[in-house]
This record gives sequence, C-alpha cells and structure tokens, in this order.
Amino acid sequence: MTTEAAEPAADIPPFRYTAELAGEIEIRWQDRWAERGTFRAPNPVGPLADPGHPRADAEKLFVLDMFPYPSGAGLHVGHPLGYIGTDCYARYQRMVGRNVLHTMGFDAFGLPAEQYAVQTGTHPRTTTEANIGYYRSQLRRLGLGHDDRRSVATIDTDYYRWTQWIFLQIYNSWYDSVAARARPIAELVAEFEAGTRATPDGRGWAELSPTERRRIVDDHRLAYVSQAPVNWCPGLGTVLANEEVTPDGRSDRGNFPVFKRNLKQWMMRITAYGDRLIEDLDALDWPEPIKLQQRNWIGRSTGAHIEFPTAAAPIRVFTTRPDTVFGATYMVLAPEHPLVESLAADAWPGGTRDAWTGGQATPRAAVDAYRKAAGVKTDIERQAENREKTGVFIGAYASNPVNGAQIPIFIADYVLAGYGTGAIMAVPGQDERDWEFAEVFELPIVRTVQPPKNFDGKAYPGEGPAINSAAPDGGLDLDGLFIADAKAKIIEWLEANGHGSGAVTYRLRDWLFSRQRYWGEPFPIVYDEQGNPVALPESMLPVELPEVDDFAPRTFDPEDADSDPETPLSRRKDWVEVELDLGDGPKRYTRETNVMPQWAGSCWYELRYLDPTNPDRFVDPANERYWMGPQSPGDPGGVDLYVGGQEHAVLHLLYARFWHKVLYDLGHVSSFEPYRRLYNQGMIQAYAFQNDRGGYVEAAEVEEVDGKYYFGEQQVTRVYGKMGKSLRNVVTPDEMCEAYGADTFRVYEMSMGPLDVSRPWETRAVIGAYRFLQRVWRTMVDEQTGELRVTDAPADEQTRRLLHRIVDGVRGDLDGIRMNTAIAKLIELTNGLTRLDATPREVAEPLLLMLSPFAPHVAEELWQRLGHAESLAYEPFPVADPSLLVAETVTYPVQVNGKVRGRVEVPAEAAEEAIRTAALAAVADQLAGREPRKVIVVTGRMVSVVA
RNA sequence: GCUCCGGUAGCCCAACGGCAGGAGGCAGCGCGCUCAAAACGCGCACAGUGUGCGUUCGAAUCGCACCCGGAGCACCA
Repeated sequence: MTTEAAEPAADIPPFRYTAELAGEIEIRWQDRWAERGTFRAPNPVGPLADPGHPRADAEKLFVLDMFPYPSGAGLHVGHPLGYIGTDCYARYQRMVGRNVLHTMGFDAFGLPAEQYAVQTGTHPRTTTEANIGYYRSQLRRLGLGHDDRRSVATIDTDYYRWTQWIFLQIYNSWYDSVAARARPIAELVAEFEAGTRATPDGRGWAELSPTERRRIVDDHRLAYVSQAPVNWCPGLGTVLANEEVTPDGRSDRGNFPVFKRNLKQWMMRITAYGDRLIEDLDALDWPEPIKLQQRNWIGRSTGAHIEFPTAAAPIRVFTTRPDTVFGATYMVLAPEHPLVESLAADAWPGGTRDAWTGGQATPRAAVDAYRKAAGVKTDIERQAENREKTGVFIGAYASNPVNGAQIPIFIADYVLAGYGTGAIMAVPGQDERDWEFAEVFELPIVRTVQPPKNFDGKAYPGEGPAINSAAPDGGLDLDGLFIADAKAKIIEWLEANGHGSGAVTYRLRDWLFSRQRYWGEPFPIVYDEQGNPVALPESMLPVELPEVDDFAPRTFDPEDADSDPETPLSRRKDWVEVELDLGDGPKRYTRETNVMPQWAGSCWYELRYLDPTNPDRFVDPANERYWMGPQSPGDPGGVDLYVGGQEHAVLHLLYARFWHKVLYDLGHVSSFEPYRRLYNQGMIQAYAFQNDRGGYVEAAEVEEVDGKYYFGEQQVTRVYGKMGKSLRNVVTPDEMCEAYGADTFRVYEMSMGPLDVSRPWETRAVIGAYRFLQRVWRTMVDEQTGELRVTDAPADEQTRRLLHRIVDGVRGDLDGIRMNTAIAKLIELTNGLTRLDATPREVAEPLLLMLSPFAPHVAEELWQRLGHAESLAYEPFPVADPSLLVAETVTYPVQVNGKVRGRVEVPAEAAEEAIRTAALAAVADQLAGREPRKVIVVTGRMVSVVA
C-alpha cells in the first residue's frame, strides 16, 4: 500500500531539493563537521597546536564578529547577517589557502539577566546559560564554520579570572608621559626611592609617611579610586560612564534621568592614552565615520593655558586661540567655578551697568540667584532656550596679562565646568558665542584678526593677519602675523613671562569603571583597615562572584538625585569581610563590593579566542604574535576583519583599544591595536503595521492588495522599524530554516545587497534564493530518479568561457566582501547550465566550490555525490584560466557624437587602425560622407566618432 | 546649524568615465507542465540613473549648487 494518493506532496518530484531535504542534508553535515572538527584552526603552540593540520604552516587570517549578548528573545533574522558574512568570507579564505580563525563567544554579563533575576528570583547565571544554549543551537543550525573549541563566555570563571588579571595589570601600572607608555608601578616606586624622580612637594621619599607615599603612588595608577562627580542614575541604582549617558542627560539603558554626584568610584585613566588613541586611528583600516566619532569623542584641542591675575588667585583659562588674547575684553567663569566664591564682590563697583546685575542688589546675591536658576534647568531646557546668552557680573575684574587692561568677570552657563579649566577669556571679535554675549551685555568688541574686505558677519573666526595686537610698552607685537605664527609667538611670550604655556586638552574623561550591580566581574581588590585599596595577588584569582539572595541594587525614585548607591554584594557580610595573608601576616580586610561594567569582558575577548584553554596565561605570546602580530613595519597588528554594528563606535571600540594598548605597553601583546580592519554591517529592519488605534498587528498576517495593507478586513498602515516584539514584526532564522533550509536563508541574506547596507527584510523574496539552489541541484541530480546528471564529457567552449569569467569575478567579489554580486554571478553560471542536457563535471565541480562559502551544506552534499570522500572546506578555490578570459572577438559599440550608432565585431588582437577602419565603415551612413573630426579608439572597449 | 553616507524599473540591488540587451533577485504579465491548482520551467514587459549647471569625444559615474532620505555632532573655548 502506498501513501501517494493521500500525500499532496506526492507529485513533487521525489528527488527535488525541498526544504525537508535541505534540512536533512544540513543537520547531517553539521553533525559531520562537528565530529571531524572541520573548522578547527591550529595554533602555533599549546594544546590547540596541530602540526598535521592542512593549514598548520599557512598564512593566517583572523575573522571576528562582535560577540552577542544572549538575550532571552533569541536571534531574529537581522542578527546573523554579519555572522553569515564573516562565515562566507572565512570559508572562502580557507579555500584560498589561509589558516582561518573564526569562532563565536558570548558577552554574557549585563543588565537584562539581572533585571529578569530581580523580577523572578531566577539566578542570572541560570537564565544566561540557558540563553547561551539557545543561541548556540540557533547559530549551529545556520551552519557557521566556527572553531567550537574557542568559544568563550565572559561569565565563565575561567574567563573572568583573566579579566580580573588584566585589571590588576592596569592597577599596577602608571603612565610615563615622557616615555609615552604605561610602565609597572614598581618602576615608579623605584624611581622615587632612588631620588631620580621628584615627589610632588619636593620632599625626599624617605621623609614621607607610608600613607603619603601610598597616596602619591595611587595617584599615578591607571586604575584608581576617585572621589569625583560621576553620573548617578537612581532609576538604575548605579553610576554610569560618560559614554553611557545620552546627550540629553539620560541613561543609555532604560532612559532614566542621570545626575552629577560626588561619589567614590573606580576610574580608569584612559585620558593618558588620548593622544595615542587619536594618532593610531591613522594606522587602522576602519570606516571613516567611526574614526571621526572617536576623534570627536576624544576631542583633542591644542592651544594654551593663560593666567589672568585678579584680586584673589589668578584665573587660569584654556584657549585654542591664544593669538587673540589682545581681543579678550571680559572673562567668563562657569557658575560652579571654585574662584567665584572668593572673587564675588560685596557691592557693585562704580560703573556697573544695570543689565549686568541680574536685578540683584549685590554681586553675591546675583551669583546665588544665577546659580540657583542654572541648577534648576535640565540640560534639555538649556538647549531648548535657543542658546540665548545669560549671565551675571560678579563685581570683580581681571587683568589682561598682555596689556594690563582691567576686564570684567562674569559667570555664565555657556561656559562648562567640565571642560578645560571651566573658565574662558572672552574674545568676541573672533568667537561667535562671545560676540553674542557681548551684544547682550554691551561689552566692548576688539577685532584682532583682519577679516576679508567683503566680510559682513559678526565674529570672524577665519584666517587673516593679526591687528590691534601690540602691547603699549612696545614689547610684544603680533600685528601682521597669521594665526599659526601668532600662536607660536604668543605661546613663547607667555612661557617666557610666566603667564601661561602651550597646552593640549581633551573632551575625553577618565572611564568610570565601577557599577553597583550584581551580575558582573568582582574586583580583585580588598580594603585594609585604613580603607586603602589593596590588590589581591594573582594566586588568589579568580575572585568568584558569590551567591546572594537579592540580586537588585537598591533603586530609587528616578528623580531622587540625593539618594546613595548600595551594592548587592555589600549585603553578603560573610563574603565582604575576610581574613587574608597578603604577605604581612593574616589581617582583616573588606572586599570591594562594586562590580566591573559590562564592557570589561568585551575589552579583550579576541585575545582569549587565540588560546582559550591556556591555564597559565591569558594568551601565549607565540599564539598572539601569530594571529594578531604586526605583519609589516608600521602595521598595528590586530584582527584581520572585525564585523559588527556601528552602535559601538565609541563605547566598546574605544575601551578595547585602551586595554589593548596597556597590554602592549606592558609587553603582553605584540600588536598595538586590537582590530586592524573594521567593517560595519548594515541593519536589517522590517515593516510593521498599525491599525487605526495605533496598535501594532502581527506583520506576518498582513496582506497587500493593490498597494494597500489589510489585517483581515481591517486596513492598516505600514511603518518601518527595528525588528522586535513591540512592533510584532519579528522573523526568526528558525522559521526560515524550517521553510527553506539554512542554505537558502544564507544565500538570501547575502544576496539582498552589500553587507554594509541596511535594508528591509522581505520574507516573500526568500523564494528567489530557494529557486536558485533548486536549479543548482537540478543541474546535477535528476529530480525523478535521483541519478547524477553530471557528465565527464568536456564542456562546450561557450560554457567553459562563461565558467572562467565567473570564477574570475567571484574571486574578485569575495576578496572585496561583495557577496551579493558574487551570488549574482553564480546564478548567471547556473542559468547557463540549465540549458544543457547534462552538466559537465569540469563546470559542476568549480560551481560547487564557489557556492560552498554561501550554501555550504548543499555544496558539500553534491560534492560528495560527485565522488569526493573529503569535505570541500579545504579544497582549493577555483582559479580562472587567463587565456579563457579574453574573447576571440570583441564587439565594439561605435558612438557618433556620443550616441551608439553601430557595432563592429573584430578579432580581439586587432590593431587600433583596423578597429578604426571597421568602425568607420559601420557608421558610414551616419557620417554621410563627411570626414570625422576625431576618432577615439578605446581598445577593448569602444569607438567614439566626433562628426 | 555643522559633518558624513545615500538617491538607478513597483521593491531590494549591478555597473562607479566607455553599449543601462540593467549582473542578479522579488513582485507583475504570458506560455509550457497539470483534470485543476501549487511547485517548477520558458519567455515578456517595465527605468534612462533625485534636480540644474559644468568638465569631456563620451557622465549614473568627475566638479559645483540645490532637493529628498538616513546617521553622527551640537554652546568643548
């Protein structure tokens, strides 16, 4: 008895490439790759070395994806775009002979698991590990050729032990600004002891108390505890790094208000690396927009510090235009500036304009009122006020050091406390902001740069000769000098006369490194009885995250700016209080109860991939040198291709570069940059549909009729956005694998467009990739009998030429990470084969090899059916025969006055003169006997005739 | 406001000084297969490259100006 009658699928040819068959093939090959360890890449040394491996001595290639945070929702079709891209590239590079390292890990510490734990009581480790398991199964189903031995998760004790170890390296280092590199802290201490380095107050090292010595040393460390204004987010119950605060003063995660609070926190001295983080960008093959964002974030400004004497202490300002100092007609301090207290006068001096007083009876009252008003305003309000300049006179004057002029001092919120020195010399003639302020307060304006003749604007910040810039005593004279020369001369004068010096400042602040959370790496730090931090020795690593009953930090009313952080770990008193022998006998210590920020684990994971099982070091130097070392003089080294989203432009990518440079300075790695080449993949977004009440309806159930969209009977409107639960437009790779197979899904994602372009997902278009693979299958397997349709007879000339043209093009496309055009060429080749009665083996085999980076399972399957016992993963990628790339004859289009008017076919090797003659003959009727004025022959391309 | 990226058939995209028979795909239409439909196959049609000016023998491609869309920065002295 057969089931054919009952089975609607029965009239599908029995050996067609269907989703079921694809699934069966895919699972089988995934198992086989795993059993055989097909994608394991050999290391030069250590447990992962394998001298017998086919790529053991080959040129290396390290391909890296930004590893994911394993969320509970799993992957949607947008997530694996980059992973598939790197997999195609990695498989191709392996076939052209390289030893390719490609794996995938998990950035698994972080807020969502902790928040879930707070809600449900489930331990974050439980949910996180379950999520990792789910991600792994989803990724495996896609057939990604990862080295399974190298996958790490940041929450593995064996991993974060090395995160803690790197923290200790940073803690035990200082930045030698003369040598421009980090050095071990012991060398600093040695210099102090030897007297070769002066102490801050000049006393001898031996004269200092242990506490004083400690303070000096701790002030040099690259990781240090600071009592400083930090971003306190009561809604999250934790502090945040500057990079995690949005421009409107809210938390990057959760969008809660963020307040400035003075709190004791761990910091990392990333500012010491400001110059190198900017300069080394030039050595990197990164998208320019990302480099630009990093440059902007670091914000290096060169200029000078200048001191303006006052009745109290001198006001120190930073300016990028010291050449304009003769135009400084007033000064502005940030409202929070420390000198405001001592400078503010008790009574208004004679001649004070009414507009300067803010309507107050005394300068002190005006300052208080202004400060109060400024404090109430949020950053958003300040921006919304259209930047109208406000401020008050504080009743005091400063002296301009170049000409002795007495200039009034104001406070105003357009000067930021956090940048430069929090004070400026105002030069309205050359600065738009100062001009605006001067107009509001009727302050004098002196141009010190001659604007061009036709200049009709206000402030003139451009280039020109200096004017009005000579001191009355006849000494200093900048007049006539252009900006660069004027700057050099004034800086020289300032330094010679003790009024200031050349200076560089940064917008970049030190990195706030502690978080009041549970689900993160504990610090390898304890505090002694005096409350001084003490680093634990390496032998005590890892410091394991203890179990707690309550995972939540104390959170507060999001608006409660005066609340104080309380960490989850601090409640485990039995863990916090320890007795340890740190070299001077057993003593009582208390543990650090903050944890590291989520970025810590992702600062170095690429290094652990290189040597994931090494128990003695975070990475063996020989393995690091092989995979990431510089390849030529001047080369920064690093990962050969790093693919990920643009959203990490300043956070992860800046932090990781910083850590890597510290490790480089300390001699632990040979590369001075972690990621030599960066590539930003585009985002896959999707349409979503809203009903007339604005609610989202299930996108998969919406139907399009005549350009309108219907959900059942109801017409809905189409919008475009990120895939997600809230828009009800999620499509998962699992669904696609079920409906079409992983190979089809991979081919579709790669063929939609260039990898770096964002694009809309369209499920109904996936069928195109499916048909393509079905056609490939059909050219090799008879759908009715299952017999091979491949013949050993040679290919005809046309097919052979087509093959070689395609091979040449596909190589070029893959070298340039242009998967979409490579796939188009493979479709073209396949379409060339469907016309044939049988497929010549000399074409079938190269086609499968070229297809295998994109659709590895079906390629392996057919390769095996063609009689090969081994996986094609290490087969050489096809090479085009150059002699078949040049056509025997070339058809030249002939243009007359820019329009194509005829064609001639001539032998490929025809001389220019012969082409010319033939071309002119072809368009003779167009010329109508006239003599052409000019004939341009572009050999191999075309002929252009000017009549 | 400033900077960067991008505008090519209904849609996603190629070509990036040299023939837009658009490389390719989706959707559409026709035909074949089928009792029929789906699937599959074969074929057809559809834009002249956001707008204007310029350079050139020749411009989607280079330059200038503008329009539209996206991203980043936004009192950083």
